[in-house]
Amino acid sequence: MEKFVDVILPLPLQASFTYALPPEMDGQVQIGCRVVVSFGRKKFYTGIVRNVHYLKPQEYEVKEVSAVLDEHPILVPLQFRFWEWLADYYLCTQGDVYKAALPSGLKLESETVVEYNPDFEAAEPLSEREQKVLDLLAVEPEQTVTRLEKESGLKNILAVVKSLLEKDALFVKEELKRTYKPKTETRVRLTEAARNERRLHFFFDELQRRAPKQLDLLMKYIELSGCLGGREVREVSKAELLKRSGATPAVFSGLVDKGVFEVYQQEVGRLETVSQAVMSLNELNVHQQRAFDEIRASFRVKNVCLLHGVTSSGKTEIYIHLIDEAVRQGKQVLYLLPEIALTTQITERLKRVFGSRLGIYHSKFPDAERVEVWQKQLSHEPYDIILGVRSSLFLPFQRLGLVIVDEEHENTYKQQDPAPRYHARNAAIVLASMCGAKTLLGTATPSVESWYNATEGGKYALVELKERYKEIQLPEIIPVDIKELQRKKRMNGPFSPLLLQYVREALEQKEQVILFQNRRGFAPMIECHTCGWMPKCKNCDVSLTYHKGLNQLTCHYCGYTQPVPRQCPACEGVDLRNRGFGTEKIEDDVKAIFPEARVARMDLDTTRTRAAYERIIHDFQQGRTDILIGTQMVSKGLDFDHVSVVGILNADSMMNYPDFRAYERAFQLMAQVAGRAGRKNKRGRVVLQTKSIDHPIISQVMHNDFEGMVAGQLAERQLFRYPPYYRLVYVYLKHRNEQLLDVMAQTMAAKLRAVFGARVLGPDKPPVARIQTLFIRKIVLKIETNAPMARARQLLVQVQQEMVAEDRFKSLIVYYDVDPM
DNA sequence: AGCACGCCGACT
DNA sequence: GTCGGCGTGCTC
Repeated sequence: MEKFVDVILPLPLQASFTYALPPEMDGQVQIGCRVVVSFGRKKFYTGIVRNVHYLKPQEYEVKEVSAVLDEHPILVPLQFRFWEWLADYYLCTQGDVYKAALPSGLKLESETVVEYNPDFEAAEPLSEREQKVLDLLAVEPEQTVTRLEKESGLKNILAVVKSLLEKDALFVKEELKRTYKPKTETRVRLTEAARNERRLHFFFDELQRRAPKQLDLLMKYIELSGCLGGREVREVSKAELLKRSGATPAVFSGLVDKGVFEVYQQEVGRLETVSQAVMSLNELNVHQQRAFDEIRASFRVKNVCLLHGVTSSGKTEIYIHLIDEAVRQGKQVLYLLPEIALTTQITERLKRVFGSRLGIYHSKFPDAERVEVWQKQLSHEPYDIILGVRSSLFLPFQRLGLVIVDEEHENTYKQQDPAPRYHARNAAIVLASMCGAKTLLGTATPSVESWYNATEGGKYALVELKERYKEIQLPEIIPVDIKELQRKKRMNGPFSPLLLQYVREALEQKEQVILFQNRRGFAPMIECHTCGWMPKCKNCDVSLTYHKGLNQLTCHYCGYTQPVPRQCPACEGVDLRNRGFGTEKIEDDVKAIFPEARVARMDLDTTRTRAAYERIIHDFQQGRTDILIGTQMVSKGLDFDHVSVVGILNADSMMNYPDFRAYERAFQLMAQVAGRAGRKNKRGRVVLQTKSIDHPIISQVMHNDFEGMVAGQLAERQLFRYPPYYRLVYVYLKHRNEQLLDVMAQTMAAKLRAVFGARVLGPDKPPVARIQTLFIRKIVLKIETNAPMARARQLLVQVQQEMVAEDRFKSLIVYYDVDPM
């Protein structure tokens, strides 16, 4: 009977598409395999088989699958459930999820390679265009479709390729096999004969007299492989042996000819494998041990546990013990880190403990390596532990037992722009529960949401670790009122006299300094230079952003706008200016004040490449830098030993960020940055410069009063209807005609109000109100967290459909951001 | 998304 | 009279 497959395509389309399976492909295809299909008149895509069945669609003609790319599924069944949940919850299509999930090496589109069929004989005359393509393929039998398009100069190339495919003149090449030719290397070992110790001693004597260089080489091999120690023999590559011994290939072949060495080929991964002796675990101190025990106990009753551990309390060590335990039970572990924190410090530590059982999945690695990790996860011996960024959630896991989300509060876990706009921490919890696994969230400064879930909400268990490792004292935090100093003209650029004094002292004592400035470049806000006043929105209690072009102030939230005032309403000063010093400017100032100091800057500009990023960290760690100036980057996952002074140059820039999370984030950032200060025997000092010295957050940071901060925030969030009490959904509307868009946005908001009532805010102009030719409007939905979300989603989609059903609103583009950041 | 089809303005 | 603008609808 004729078989059909339903295919997910990498497109933002709701439906899956059905293709017929040609008889010769029957039996090869399973759910989760990739297939190449023609879609529309021109395009070929790699699709994922979602379903195999015998139901011939009646309403339309089906096309045939062009090629099957996998013998075995590249997705495990559970992943489809995960994809479905993600698409459903974050209101996007499965195609969107597919695009985010697979490394690009696994989803080539018109990069699909076609191959010339040498046995092809034309039954009928070919068109000129077809002949041209065949001529090109005769010269080079395998080419990508895009390449053919370029070379031929033909416009509608895929149609030609398609008709040639139908005539069997071409094949679609199985991309998988071409790309993943495993890498091999030449390795050396002793021959069977030489492995006999008596024979080996005979060779020693022989070589000592006649070939000392060969003897040296042999000794080096024995050292590297450890083959005489009675321990396990380490495999040695020829390249490594020659490099380490300094011997020439001629000396090497001498030993091969004498029957001492033999060479063999070994498959190696592109990812470097660590085969050195694996280090044993560090013992946990008494506090860590208590936390460890509490976490394990909590997993018996809850699926998620929040570990709140102050900076330098040794959370990583606890993770390592939990990972070790899970692995011993035959489970897999996923260790998630925010992009920026995936530094060598943590990867090296884990590599030393877990060696080749650890796989790393990082977007800065070449795609081939990501594909290789993927394939390995499908194999019979997958990595036990994956250390990765948010996209590693999509890797196939066969027996996931534990997920660790480190730096749980980091907002980079939320994917911003292309859909799926998912939150990796929350998605991780869902994935884990689908797998029957546990999730550990770790951080020094929990997000308000997670804290709520671990306390009032009761969803998570809470484990606290308040003691710092090795009894390093928490730093002394000294607030400095720069508003007052500015008035008295005692500021030296962005620095207060106190900060300069401390920096000078640190430099004299050969200690290091970190200067933290929230954002690079100009911040789009204005402030009164005299009193520090910043314009705020009447409705939303957030600072207004400054739009230079329009000379207007806008609210990020409700879209409220007002012109830039000429005079400060607080002090009547007229010196209103763009707020903020960029890190570059600070670097210049520091160099002018401390010409003898070695200064480095760490921000987006100076860390474009992974290497540059690591070099800055390494130099600082090695003491080759005295003063490090940086943005949030300096606060992430780094441990430095010789920092005695940290300067927070302008706390206000964080507090006034136009966002309901600004307060929370400011606290997190300041706490994290402050945590960088402190050495084994000396208490670190943090100079906290601010214009709002009386703001409660300053005292909360000073006293490390996390709970005070959260309590205040929770009260405010409840009052103003924000997470964790309410779930936010942003509805974005796009259209090229602004007037029409406004009408559509009003109409849609009205329709939504009919269903959701006062939970609907807007429509408003978002801060970026136009992208290219499209204008944008935003409607905000605030839904009680305990309301049935499935129903809300259903209603949303229904309203969207009603809208598009009206013919004047046909071309409206709608997309969603669920749980926005 | 991406592409073809189709209906209105400035050009050989 | 055509070339080409982008609005609209479809893709298994």
